[in-house]
Amino acid sequence: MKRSSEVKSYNVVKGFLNLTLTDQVITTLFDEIKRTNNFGLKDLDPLLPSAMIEYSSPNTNKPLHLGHIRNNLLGDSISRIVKASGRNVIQVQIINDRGVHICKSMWAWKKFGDGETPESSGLKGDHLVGKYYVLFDKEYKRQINKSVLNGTEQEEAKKTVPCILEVQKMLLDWESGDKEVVQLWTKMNTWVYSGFEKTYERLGIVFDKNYYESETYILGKKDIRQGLQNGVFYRKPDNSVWIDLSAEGLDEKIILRKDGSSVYMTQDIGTAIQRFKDFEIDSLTYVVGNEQDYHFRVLFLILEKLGYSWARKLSHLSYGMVDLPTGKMKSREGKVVDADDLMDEMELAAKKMSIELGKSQAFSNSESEMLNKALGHGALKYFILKVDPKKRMIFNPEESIDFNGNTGPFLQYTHARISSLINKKGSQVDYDWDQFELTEKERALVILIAKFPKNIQAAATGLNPSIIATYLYELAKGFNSFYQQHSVLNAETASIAAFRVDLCKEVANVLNSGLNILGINAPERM
RNA sequence: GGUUCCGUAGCUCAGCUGGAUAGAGCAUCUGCCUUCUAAGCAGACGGUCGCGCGUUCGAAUCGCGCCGGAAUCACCA
Repeated sequence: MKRSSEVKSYNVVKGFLNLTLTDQVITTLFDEIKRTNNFGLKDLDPLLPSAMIEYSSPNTNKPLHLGHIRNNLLGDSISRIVKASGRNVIQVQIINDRGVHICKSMWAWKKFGDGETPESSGLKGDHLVGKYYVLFDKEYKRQINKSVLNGTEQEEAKKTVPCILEVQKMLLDWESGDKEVVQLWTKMNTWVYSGFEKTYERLGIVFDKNYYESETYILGKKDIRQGLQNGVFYRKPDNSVWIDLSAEGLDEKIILRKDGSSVYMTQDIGTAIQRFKDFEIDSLTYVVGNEQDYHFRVLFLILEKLGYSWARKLSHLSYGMVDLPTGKMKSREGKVVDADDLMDEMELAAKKMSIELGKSQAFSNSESEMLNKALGHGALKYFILKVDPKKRMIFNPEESIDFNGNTGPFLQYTHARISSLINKKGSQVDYDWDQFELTEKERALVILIAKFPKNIQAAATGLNPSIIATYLYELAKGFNSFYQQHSVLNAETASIAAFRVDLCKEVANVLNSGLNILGINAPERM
């Protein structure tokens, strides 16, 4: 063992054999890192099939809230992770623009709106429509209470109160193409889309294709018919169509109502099949909350039974809800952390912080504004993404999101310090590995950098951006510890200085790439 | 009731393909800015890893049983 060229020394502690690698192993590793462009990121491989990722999938009756932010950030980040592993990614959302929920907003707008528009009110379109959704709920509750006072049972009242009946009529009118209803529906949806667009833009989120439920809800019926012929499904005496999954440990599930109309599952079957026709993809990942775990288990099983070879390549990135200390967020009751408000607050917090630290004078107004965005959003995104997606999060609006410690701005700060250091360096000399020995911290850093690709791989297969977040934090910690102890530009010799500059560069590269994968900007100065 | 997920320091979280004295951040306390950005670094304090049994040389990690929390088991989406 002593003769091995890779082991410098060893010792034995409590039955553990500890080997210390020779500098040569480390320097070889570092040479390779240096040689590789965009270390850790694979170039797009045109031979690999594309991956489709569905996320966001909002309803068009209310603005986005913190729960949507988690969904969007996970979807966006996992898309970037899969891209970094060399595959083309097609990002899609399905917009739930059809159904009673939007009719509720429409009904309330007709009743109370008095022609209000985003222009006349100065409200962002999605917020305006959301306002009427809340108004509907108030009126609905008022009518239920009134009905109960008149002696109707609560459950009965919920179904028979005038406003809900009118809403249901609206949905039927919409389905039959009633001109006036469709016009209103189009108008209000357009408001919502323009609002969503702004929020997505702020979040830095893009889609390659939008699917609209108003178009996809008719899909699937044809496939059900085929499944009936193949014996995958069966028909009950009342004419409804079912699948029996009891052999798989699940229940029977309805696929078509007795009147032949679709349920959620029907259109999801049809939409999945449609997507594999629309694009040359070999996998499809749904970013949807864990409340739908059961639904996706059933969906994937059905598609497999229908004989689609790609059914095994479907996956569900199931994430936990974001709840408030008081419980679930409820748009209807206005108990939500609004996405736009939260981003405003984060930008403001970043601004306060930089003024407090006396850093704001160094920047022009427009620079400051960009920085506040980068840092505020960085804090928010990292806060969300560092947590294992599976876990339920409780967000307390009273406690602001941190900018110190294990946070986005800490990683951004580390990157900015390195960037400014590199900008200060003079001419660089060549160095030879035999001119100096590596220190403990330097060795540790090289090893940390080298772990980047494996972490990307793990994050991609596990559909888990938090792996990247945790890794970047360790790297930044490792760097700061090194940086505190070692002089870079004024190192003992010019060779050492040159090596350390290179080392810093590689750390900055990985931080930059890694933050990028999380959708976070890495400014050069802050 | 069935199924799935979660339970680690006061709080927020890593660690979970079994391995050394269980790690970070926040909060509290102590040091470090006349040299590369102190949004940083070094340190102190703080833990029956929900409880019990089992498998194993060895369990936060695997299995079983409890307890606590969440979700789901809709002809809602």
